[in-house]
Amino acid sequence: MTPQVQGAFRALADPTRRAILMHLSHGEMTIGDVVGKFDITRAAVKKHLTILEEGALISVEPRGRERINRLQPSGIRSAAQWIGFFDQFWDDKLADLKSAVESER
Amino acid sequence: MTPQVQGAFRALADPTRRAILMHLSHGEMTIGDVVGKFDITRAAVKKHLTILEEGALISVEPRGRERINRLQPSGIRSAAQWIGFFDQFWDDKLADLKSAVESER
DNA sequence: TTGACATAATACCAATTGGTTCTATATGAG
DNA sequence: CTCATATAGAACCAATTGGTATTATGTCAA
Repeated sequence: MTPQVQGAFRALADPTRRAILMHLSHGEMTIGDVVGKFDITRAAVKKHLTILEEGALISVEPRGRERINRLQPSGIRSAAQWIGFFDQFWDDKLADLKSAVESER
Repeated sequence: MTPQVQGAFRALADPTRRAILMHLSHGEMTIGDVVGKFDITRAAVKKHLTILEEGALISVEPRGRERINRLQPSGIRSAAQWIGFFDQFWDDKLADLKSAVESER
């Protein structure tokens, strides 16, 4: 499970890859489609897509001579879950603070 | 705002830094304290803490000759917010699917 | 079958990264 | 004051990264 988290956070660290995810949220795209959105070469886009796939942030389905890239929940979910631990932490801290203030009155 | 997101995700991409955050969730620590938890040099730990600070994931307060490192909500919050966009996306997709199924009956 | 096109794979490059060691600087304790 | 200690900073190194250009490979269409 931890490698899943690592793959997801690694993929999310690059701004171009996060931008690709935003584009994919509007619908599936071929590599060519994605290339059209950025000012970098096909090869560079392909590398980003590979890293996104390794992080389970997207899934890829070859269709004829094209490759359909889509968002996939599991990668983002595992990152969200990791971060969720800290949400809980903040909530607890706030609760502690609240009860401390209240018991002080 | 976007630079905040970038700083946070950049910091979260490294497993050692994520582990430091977990340790800090149990309470504030000096650099020396953090060094004790890992098998790397003080200088390496210091670099990680600097990157965590740049990503607004921790705050640092010099106390005497020590440096107190604590978790800070804002960095994690901005990463959580970015990821939150996709949670909403999945929810929407599920809702679409649900209504599509229902209208088909 | 042949040509055009979408993707894959490789080699290469400069910059960044995670780590090290070594050298300051500043502060608390005797 | 002096010494030990906690942190800061710089120089350096190997590995990784984001990018390029170039060369295959596979598939659709005429």
